Amino acid sequence: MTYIKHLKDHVDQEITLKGWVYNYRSSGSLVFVEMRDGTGLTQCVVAKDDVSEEAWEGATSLKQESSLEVTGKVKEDERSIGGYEIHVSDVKVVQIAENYPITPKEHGVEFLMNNRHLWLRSQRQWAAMRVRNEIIYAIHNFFQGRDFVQMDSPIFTGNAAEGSTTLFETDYFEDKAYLAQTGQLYGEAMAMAHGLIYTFGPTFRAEKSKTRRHLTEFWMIEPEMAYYDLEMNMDLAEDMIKAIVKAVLENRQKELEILERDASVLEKVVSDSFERMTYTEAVDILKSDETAQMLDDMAESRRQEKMDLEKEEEKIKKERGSAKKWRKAQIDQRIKDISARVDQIEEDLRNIPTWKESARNFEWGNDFGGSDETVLMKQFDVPLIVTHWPAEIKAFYMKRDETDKLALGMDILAPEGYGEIVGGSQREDDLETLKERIEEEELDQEVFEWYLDLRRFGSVPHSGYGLGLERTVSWLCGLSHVRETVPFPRMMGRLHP
RNA sequence: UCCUCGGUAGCUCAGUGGCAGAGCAGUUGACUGUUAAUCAAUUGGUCGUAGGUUCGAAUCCUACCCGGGGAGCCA
Repeated sequence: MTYIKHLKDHVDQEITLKGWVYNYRSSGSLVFVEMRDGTGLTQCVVAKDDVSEEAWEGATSLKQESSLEVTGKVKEDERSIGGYEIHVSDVKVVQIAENYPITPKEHGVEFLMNNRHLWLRSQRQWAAMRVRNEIIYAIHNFFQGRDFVQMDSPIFTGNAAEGSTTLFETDYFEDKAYLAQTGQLYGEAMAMAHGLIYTFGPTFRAEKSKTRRHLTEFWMIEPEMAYYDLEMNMDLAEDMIKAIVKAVLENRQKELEILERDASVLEKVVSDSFERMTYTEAVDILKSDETAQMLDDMAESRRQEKMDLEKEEEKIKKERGSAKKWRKAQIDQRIKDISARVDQIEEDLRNIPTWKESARNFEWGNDFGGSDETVLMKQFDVPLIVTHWPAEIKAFYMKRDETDKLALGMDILAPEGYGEIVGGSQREDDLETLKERIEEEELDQEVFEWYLDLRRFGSVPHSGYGLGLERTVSWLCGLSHVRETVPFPRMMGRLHP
């Protein structure tokens, strides 16, 4: 058995492929089978005269997603997808598929999500999963190469640690258990044993968020490093992100092409230094005249784009009347795209004044809202690291600076509107200070006793962060929604399949 | 929880008070280079659900259900 990925090594040889029908065309005594085998796509050409009667019968009975074995000679051919095609000498049908619901036409999100188990076979989904795999591999490579030990934090936890987010509650032998929203506190314990560790696993949030950036179950990578301060923490995170992007650019070129991802914006992420600024500096940018001007310019260019699109729509609508069938279909598709874009522009135009207001009147001490993040990131094309946050809006375990007002936290915002992909900090390592924080936050000290022990027995400065895997995949693939970055996404209102 | 848009054939949609429609998919047939093949014929309907208004409702009104996008919260 040969895989499609390796066809280039078998030109003019007879090989056997095993896979599925991706698309099917027939033309009298010729049958064209676009075949996929999990490693790629290729076209198989079956000519009636070249095969047995039985094989011909099999070939003509094929339908989309039928499973089959094909034997034939590999030929280079420009006309064929992938540059090679198979001149078939034998076809063995494994199973003739029933009518496959996902046709080569467009479909709505709800339908595709209901058929997620089948949608995974489609090109774009296939490519996204390959990129996800590459990212996972690159992360392990990066940390293992630096002598980090991968360790696992528990998924069942006995208490709702930070208190802020809503957690999933489960019955644990008549006791309450919560699904972990982070493994960080456990990560700190493990770092005190091994120095450098990282966790890689699922986390859960029961927030009723219905946006393109949220899942109820998502994968998080959380390194935790003994004797690391905030600066070292940032350097590590930047190096890690660069290593991930570099690996994807080097090894998943074809997948990025399928996803129509502009690689040049990713190349900049590898070559250029990330932006770094304090929360206070970021607030100054938000409130600046330049930002207000930028938003005005943005509104103006949106209005211009809308006018251009409307002109185009008018023009092709006139053409449609006398157009041939395929052109008509093309026009209909374009009209759909235009109206979707116009809807988006209209929403932007409604939002921009609010964004402007929110940025201009931003008060030091508040957390950034979604629009503030967007406005901020419009000005950068590499990730931005924001540090030194008002302590009140950050978690109790973050160490504070000399002023006691600022938390030594760092958030990394991805460019192109993909939002926060990393959140981290230097941790509070002083026992008494940490006890005070727990009291201030009105948390139950008893459940944190084990955590406080880490400060009683050889406390050291240490830092760590969490990277959201799905948001990273979404960003690198240029996807508009995290639901396409994991095989079976779990989100509000979606538990099946 | 709130704001906003939507639910019509297997799929994507048109239809805004007067006979339930198109393209694709399916089925049957034609075609030796197709690329979402093409061409001809053809099957397919609980118009989200329940009430109401009307001579007449997919269309108007009310409530509810489901989904998309967003806010809050976050990775």
